[in-house]
Amino acid sequence: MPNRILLVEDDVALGQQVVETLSQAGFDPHWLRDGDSAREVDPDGYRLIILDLMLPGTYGMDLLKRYRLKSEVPVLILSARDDTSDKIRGLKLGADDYVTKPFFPEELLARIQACLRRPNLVETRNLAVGAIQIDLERREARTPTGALSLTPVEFEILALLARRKGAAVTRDAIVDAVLDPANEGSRRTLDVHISRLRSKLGDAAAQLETVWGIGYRLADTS
Amino acid sequence: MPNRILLVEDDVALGQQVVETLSQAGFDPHWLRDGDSAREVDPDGYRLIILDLMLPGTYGMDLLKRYRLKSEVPVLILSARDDTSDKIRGLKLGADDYVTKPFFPEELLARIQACLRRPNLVETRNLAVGAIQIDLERREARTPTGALSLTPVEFEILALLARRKGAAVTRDAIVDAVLDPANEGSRRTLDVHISRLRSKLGDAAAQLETVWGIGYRLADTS
DNA sequence: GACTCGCGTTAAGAATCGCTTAAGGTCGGC
DNA sequence: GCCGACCTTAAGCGATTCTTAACGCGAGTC
Repeated sequence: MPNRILLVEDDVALGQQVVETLSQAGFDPHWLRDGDSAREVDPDGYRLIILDLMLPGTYGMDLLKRYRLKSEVPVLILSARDDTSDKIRGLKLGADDYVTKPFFPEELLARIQACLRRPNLVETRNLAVGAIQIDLERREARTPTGALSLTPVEFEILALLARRKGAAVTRDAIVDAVLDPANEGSRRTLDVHISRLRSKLGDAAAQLETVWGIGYRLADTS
Repeated sequence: MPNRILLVEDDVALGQQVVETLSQAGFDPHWLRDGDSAREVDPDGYRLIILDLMLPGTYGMDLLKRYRLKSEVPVLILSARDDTSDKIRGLKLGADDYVTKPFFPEELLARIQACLRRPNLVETRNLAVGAIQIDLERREARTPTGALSLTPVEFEILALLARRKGAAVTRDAIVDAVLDPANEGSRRTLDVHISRLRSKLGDAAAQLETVWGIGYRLADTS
């Protein structure tokens, strides 16, 4: 759906206002009021995400980090006027722009347009790394041998590594993005998922390299 | 480590004011009034750099990029109040914070303290020193011969030396940065790591020079 | 030149890390 | 309530890496 925009905002008045602004401008806003439901969302389902950093708790930053690990969708953050430290952390975590509250609707729309004009928004639906192909929309991964029947977690891990093609991804980063971060206890679970993922990958398993002491990397050599 | 702070600011009145503020706070400010002299400076000689983006020409961004390539010293940028595009570009180029003009001295000091307290968040992705190339994202080091299979500690040592390309780095500094600081016992462990690193570097081992009585240096002879 | 001190190298043990397998445990569908 | 798919936990094992210790060399000092 081309013009879907996700809005994560707990303030009801502000949320309504933004939703209205977006609708009038021809967008299709989806409004979530709390961080928990926003957590479960697949960011790739939207063209842009508007995120209020001032959610209860540390949800804002957490969500931003999460979205960035999983996807390349542009994220625009809302923050209080004087909270520069949050702006900075936000931008460094990969937000594409920020708007300080309060703001005029026109300003928000202008920023949105600017974000959407960015060049690299093409084709995040499909990822190809070496002999591995991933269709995010169909949630399907393939090798030359055929389609793989992956579990949800396995698919997420593979997709995460594929998005960062060639980069070494920390075990912690994978755990944070894919598994339940609250479960601080055993990080050994990831081992098991990786192991099973490898066995399902067959010949392509060689691409899933271990970076000793760090994490894993999906090599781009076919 | 002394409290030297570099200030790059062409406005005389503002510069004087900042110098005074810094001095009173116990810092040792060095004030340069133009971009050309700031170009020649070794950023690693300072604990922090304050950079006015509004220098004549595009000097501001240029200097920022330059410093970032050479060093990891935190950079704090000064900018006009409403120039958000510059802020964003600056932050993405690796600045650690920004302060909008005009500002109160207390605000500047607070930001400085925050910068000094916070571990550096941004890193350049690639380092090249002579025949040695380091890809921090892939966590991989290469020589013309091919990729090196380094252990985590070896990689960290090499990356550390590469970031300070050409500079002699103290043994203590390396040990503190790379090895377990709690392990007060034997600093001889570093010898072993260096030794193995050299053997893995092959021909490029000549670049890893010993600075007798001090530490090591990664020479930039290419 | 003899001495001290810092450094290079090697080998072996200790510690850490990751892979695998097997056995619960949870959840939703039927 | 049962079954199956899936995630988690636990433990054993192998592999890799870090540290320690010992010996030898070379640089600086007297």
